[in-house]
Amino acid sequence: MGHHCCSKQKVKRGLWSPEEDEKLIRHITTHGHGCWSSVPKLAGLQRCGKSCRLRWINYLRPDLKRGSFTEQEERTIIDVHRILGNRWAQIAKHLPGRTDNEVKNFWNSVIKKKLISQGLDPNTHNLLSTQQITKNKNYQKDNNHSSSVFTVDTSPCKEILPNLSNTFEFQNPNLTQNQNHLVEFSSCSNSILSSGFGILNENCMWASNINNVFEQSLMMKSSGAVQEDQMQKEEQGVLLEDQQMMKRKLVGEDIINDDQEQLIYRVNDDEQLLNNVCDHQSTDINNAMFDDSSNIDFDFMDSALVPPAIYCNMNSIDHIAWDC
DNA sequence: AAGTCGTTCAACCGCGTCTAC
DNA sequence: AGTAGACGCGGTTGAACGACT
Repeated sequence: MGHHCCSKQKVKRGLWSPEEDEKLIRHITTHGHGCWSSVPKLAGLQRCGKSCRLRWINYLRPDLKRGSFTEQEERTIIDVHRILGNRWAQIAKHLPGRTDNEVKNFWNSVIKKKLISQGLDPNTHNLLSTQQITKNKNYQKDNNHSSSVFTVDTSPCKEILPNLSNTFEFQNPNLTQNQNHLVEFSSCSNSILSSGFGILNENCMWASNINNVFEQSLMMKSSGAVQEDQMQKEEQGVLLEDQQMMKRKLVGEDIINDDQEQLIYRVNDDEQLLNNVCDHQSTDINNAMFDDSSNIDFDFMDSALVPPAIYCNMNSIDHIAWDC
């Protein structure tokens, strides 16, 4: 049974031959694809239009980047996936030259396993639950992997908080002692510290790509049409008023402060924001609140920023987030 | 050398959405 | 407003390949 768009045609299925590729490339480069359902006939192919479209988008179009994913691309995928979930097409838009199919396959074959081996749930990016950990233990046992202790390189924080120790080690209490193999975030492909960080109290730190969260928190609150408009503006380098306001609030003018959480943010590649953070750390940051009149989705901010990657000193905040 | 198993990734399937009529 | 065709997306499948026995 073929697709409804080409059910009357006799269509070939399976892998494409070089001859078929050549026919498709020649047709599209000279005429464009137009209506995909008419492409097979015009290009002289015994294929369904849908199959032609897929072959072109995923394999033949000239702007595709071939070869292995770079570490930066891997970090981007993890960052965006944490926010968007399995929206492969949206994730692929952040990776020029990569297709949704490619990103999806890379996620399923590589990244997913890495996150699991680091004690993270690949769906939620939270730490794995006890049951999941048990499953993971079996996985690790079977596959000779383990990673219950995380060593976090704090060097990116030094300019802000020079008294921080050089590294923190965080152990998931759900994992056993005999699994204490170290995972160094600075050397592994985990996205977290590469893209920014925050600090909760003195000895507890988390990290996230704050820029993505800003963008997504705005989008989550917006209607579809407005989202599209925002994305277009972002692509054009227009920083939306809400985003500017949000960043100001987070980095200097109105930093959240309660007994448990003092949030200080740094955003890579944004010196102004970094300066704001540095300027602000010696000042009093009491009683700041977000109002609800902006377009920022605070529930989303909360879920996107805090739970996925809280790595803390277990002496000060025992067992936080390990079981979430 | 042959067989088995696990992994990767191109391609397919089915469904939801969009658009033109 | 309803319908059909086209498109786009995410999940799944299976061929190809390499590692291992």
